[in-house]
Amino acid sequence: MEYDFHDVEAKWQQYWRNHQTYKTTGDNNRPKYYVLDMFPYPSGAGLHVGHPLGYIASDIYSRYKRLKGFNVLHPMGYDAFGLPAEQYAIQTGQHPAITTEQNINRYREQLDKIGLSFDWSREVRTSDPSYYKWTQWIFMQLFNSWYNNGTKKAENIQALITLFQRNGNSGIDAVNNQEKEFDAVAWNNFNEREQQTILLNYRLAYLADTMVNWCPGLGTVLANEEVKDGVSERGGFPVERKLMKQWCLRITAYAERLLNDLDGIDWTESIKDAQRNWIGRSEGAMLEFSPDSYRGQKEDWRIEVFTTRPDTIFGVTFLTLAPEHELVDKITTNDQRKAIDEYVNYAKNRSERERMSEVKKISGAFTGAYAINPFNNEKIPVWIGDYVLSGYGTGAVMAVPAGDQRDWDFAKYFKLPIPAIVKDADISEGADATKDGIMINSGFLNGLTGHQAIKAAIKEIEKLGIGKGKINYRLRDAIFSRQRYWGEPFPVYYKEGLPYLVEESELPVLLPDVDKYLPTEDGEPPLARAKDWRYSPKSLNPGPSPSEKGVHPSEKGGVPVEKEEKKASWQTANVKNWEITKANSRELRKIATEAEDLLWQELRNQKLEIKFRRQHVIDEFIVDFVCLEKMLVIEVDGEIHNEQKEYDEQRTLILNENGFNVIRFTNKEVKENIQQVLHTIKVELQTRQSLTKEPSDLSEEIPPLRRRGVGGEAESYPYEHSTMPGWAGSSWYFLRYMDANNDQAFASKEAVDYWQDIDLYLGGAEHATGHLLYVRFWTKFLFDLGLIPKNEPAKKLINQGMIQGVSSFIFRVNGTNKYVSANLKSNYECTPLHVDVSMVKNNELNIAAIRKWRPEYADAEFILEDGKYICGSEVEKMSKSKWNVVSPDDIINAYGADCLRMYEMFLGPLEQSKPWNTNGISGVANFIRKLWRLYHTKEHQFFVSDEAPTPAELKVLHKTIKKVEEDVERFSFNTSVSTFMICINELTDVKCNKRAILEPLAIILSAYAPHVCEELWSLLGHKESISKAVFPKWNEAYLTEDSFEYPISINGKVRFKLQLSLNLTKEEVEQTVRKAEEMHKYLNGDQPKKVIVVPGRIVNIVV
RNA sequence: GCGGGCGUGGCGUAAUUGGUAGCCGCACCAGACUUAGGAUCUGGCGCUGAGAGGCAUGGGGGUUCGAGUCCCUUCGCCCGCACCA
Repeated sequence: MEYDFHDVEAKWQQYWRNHQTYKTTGDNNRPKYYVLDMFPYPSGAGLHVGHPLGYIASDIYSRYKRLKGFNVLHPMGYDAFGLPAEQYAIQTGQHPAITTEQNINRYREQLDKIGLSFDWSREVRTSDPSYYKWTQWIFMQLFNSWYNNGTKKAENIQALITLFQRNGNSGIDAVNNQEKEFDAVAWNNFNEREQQTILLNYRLAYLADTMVNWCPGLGTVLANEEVKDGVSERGGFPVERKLMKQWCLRITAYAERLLNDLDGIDWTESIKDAQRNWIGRSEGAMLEFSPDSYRGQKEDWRIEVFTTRPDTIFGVTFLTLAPEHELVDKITTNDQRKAIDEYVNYAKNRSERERMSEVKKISGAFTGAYAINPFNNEKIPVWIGDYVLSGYGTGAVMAVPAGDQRDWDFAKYFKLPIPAIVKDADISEGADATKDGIMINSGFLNGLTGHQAIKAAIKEIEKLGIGKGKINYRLRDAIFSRQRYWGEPFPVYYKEGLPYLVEESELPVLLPDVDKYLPTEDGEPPLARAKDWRYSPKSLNPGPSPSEKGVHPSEKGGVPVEKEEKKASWQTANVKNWEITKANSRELRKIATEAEDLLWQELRNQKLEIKFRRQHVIDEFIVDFVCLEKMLVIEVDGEIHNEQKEYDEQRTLILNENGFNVIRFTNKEVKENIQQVLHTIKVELQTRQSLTKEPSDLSEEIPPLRRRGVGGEAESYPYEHSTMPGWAGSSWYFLRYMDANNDQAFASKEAVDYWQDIDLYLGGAEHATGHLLYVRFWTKFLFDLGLIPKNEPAKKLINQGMIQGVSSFIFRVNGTNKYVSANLKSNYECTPLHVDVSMVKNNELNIAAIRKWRPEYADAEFILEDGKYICGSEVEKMSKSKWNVVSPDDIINAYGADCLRMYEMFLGPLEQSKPWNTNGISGVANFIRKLWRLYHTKEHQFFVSDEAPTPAELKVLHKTIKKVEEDVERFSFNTSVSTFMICINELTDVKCNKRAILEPLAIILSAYAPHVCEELWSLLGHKESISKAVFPKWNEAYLTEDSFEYPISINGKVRFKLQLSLNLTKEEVEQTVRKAEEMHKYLNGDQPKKVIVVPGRIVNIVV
């Protein structure tokens, strides 16, 4: 029997599964190595041969590293939230979870067949509640953090609140969008609403009115990178700009670090450059223009601009504001009002797409207002124009027509002056943006070069107090909400319009069921359809029923899990709430009623030996007075408390159950009969036993109250109805794999400390400014919180190239049912039509097959050339609609997984894009057959000899080990496949069947062709998987040569060769070559002018 | 416009520090074996030329004893960003 890959591959895949061969454990003395593939979105189309390219490469590398003694983490999972499953749900009503599950199963089946060594026990799915619980948790940390520019890291929002309480917000160097300043007194006087609103301007996750890419076709907003040429990347629907309240993540806080840290990671220059470009750092100055002279006057308005060319200020002849600029309305004069309104309206109604396609179209309007150029005190007009973007810088520019092409175009169009500011610069046909010229007409800057003038100008700007040097970034904060169903719900609810986090113990906030996956009639996201989907804060919720206790929401109906940590997380949540509640209690103290004040005075005057506290926080409640030692609560109620009655009763009940006694008095009782009230209190104090110790101060010491409650509509709050974008889950999944089944944390500290970061990350370059930027952002954030040890996710990144498809076309003669062969098509007017590539071989169409393929071809006429129908062909993206998809399943069925693996590697360099061509695969198939034969007799019996190998055989083996090792280390997988082929050819030539050669050979090849090597390994008598073997070391001794056939070149052209000993010195080689017979022919009796000897390489003779 | 990458036989590619251009494979050609096969084995295969030789790494120029590799210039293709002040 020849090698039967069907049985062998199935057998070993089963073995690996049964023995959990590739399961990774963390506690290991071996050095760690983390190899990660970008996880796929499980689409309905399944895998085509392009998808596994990266997986195969990373698998080879993982297997190689294991053989080299590393503890390798090589996991896989699914980026399972996403639009296609949801679009399918909209069309069919099928829950996206079902679609997703089916697709995942199909993916898994296909992946398994390739023989990839993933540790599936660590699989993650971003759509799984046990996973997105932690995505929500990280969001909560973002919400609870601000960015301190002083320490250059994210810090807890509590620290900021403390600063506000002490000093207000001036002097705090935070990344924020808070405009107004306030002092400590003002802060402490703000009500909660005001405080929370301000805090939102500092939080790293915040809610803001944002200009977004609204896609009506998809009913959602899209990120910039999800929009291509004015239409949505998915689905190709038009996209428009719209102002909407959205969750945003303050990624701009990290702009500088995201930029600088690129230098320390081994990623391709193109990705790093794409990120640098996206972050878009530019150095310049921020300065103000106002209608009056600056020296000491108070202006009515100021226009702030950002410029990278402060040196050109003397050339400023007008200002341009974006049409959306907030000052437009204010500064517009009555004469110009109409023109401005019309223009603003015009600009608003132009879609993104129009703006893109009309890049060079110049438009704008004059506001009627003038500002003063602070450097030369000239009066300059203020215009608006949509070439100025509202989102960048300040949304206003100082226009220097001589130095900036856009300003030049605008000036030319509206006939504004274009004064020269650089000596000898020709600005008649366009601006001169270089900085090398000498400044003229520029006051104190005259005579300087642009470079020098920039520094001088900034100095002057700062001296005048009208601005300062500034670094600006193009990067914008990331919009983090999507009006979609199939994504992570936010752990957020709204109370009086303000967002609050749910308690940590209530995570995950599960995705509710909805009747339809469409927006509601009034344009609310699909989650608004969910019935009774509201948040009831813990204090009003019944405690967990015993049956539910300890059952993870994702495991309902499954096996209950013991959770001791429950209490700990409760306390964390309470501490956070306590801060807020405490703030409230302070407020309440200030607005105390007369009766409360009276009672407070009396309680103090009574000199009771027991301490009372006023407006004190107990868990989430604020009680009027409390004696903690006796656990006695005193409430003073107003006359009208009907609305509050139920709540108060409920509260009393909970407090009672937790050991507090609650006594109530009305305001009237206190005011009219204070003695009676005090008496009642004293009696109560005497009858109650003291606690053994008084809680020293804070209510954290009070254990969380046990709850019961009534629930009810009045005390529940609406959840956030948006969901998170697709990149939320993928921004931290690499961490989850480190400890994928942990339900107490996103990953344990031990796990993150052991695995640290990704050593090798493989994936497509299309994620350059999306996923790869966000994952760096979240990594840095979690690092700031001290939760992980590294501030970059991946040390090394490789982008595998795309495998394109080769589409085949037939040519229909227009208006007929005739199809003409490719080389005859110029004789006809015809239309190319895609045909399924499986019906085409070497461009020849299988006519019988196409007649069966579709009815319209059944009795079509095919116009042949030389008896054949030749198809046209073109390289295109592999896609179902182009009928050019090649499935790995088909290849594996025909040639086996090992063959597919090696062939995909053999196609060319990993990073290069290339078209798939099944034709070449027979070379690799032959290779595997030849390999098998080395270990077998002609009669197909397994046989290896225990004889000692010859030096020639050892040389073949060791040069192969050396070359393969070098190749794998530099990710040159295509060349190592060639090396294996050479090795097998050479061993076949010498009919080598020595165990001493074939055994190590199986090991090094096993990374590439694991199935056949496992089989050979077991035939060689080994009981354990070959993946547990040790990569052989190559030995220089077997490789050294004692002589070398020198190529002898004359004037750089090789003319003949000489076999010479490698022990000869340079001089000896030169002498031998000079004397060589062949030399006469080239010398014509002369002596060579020069002889260059490169030992072991070449000899060059100059004549 | 800016940034990144690429250009080598009929095709996919190789040449790791400047040192024999075309390894390995596909396709093709010739042959062997043979109950003819999409099997296996042997040989050939950059272009040109009968041959010696000449010409060849998109084009042109340069550095060097020697350039696919380094420098300048130019053309073509692919990818990313793009009115970013």
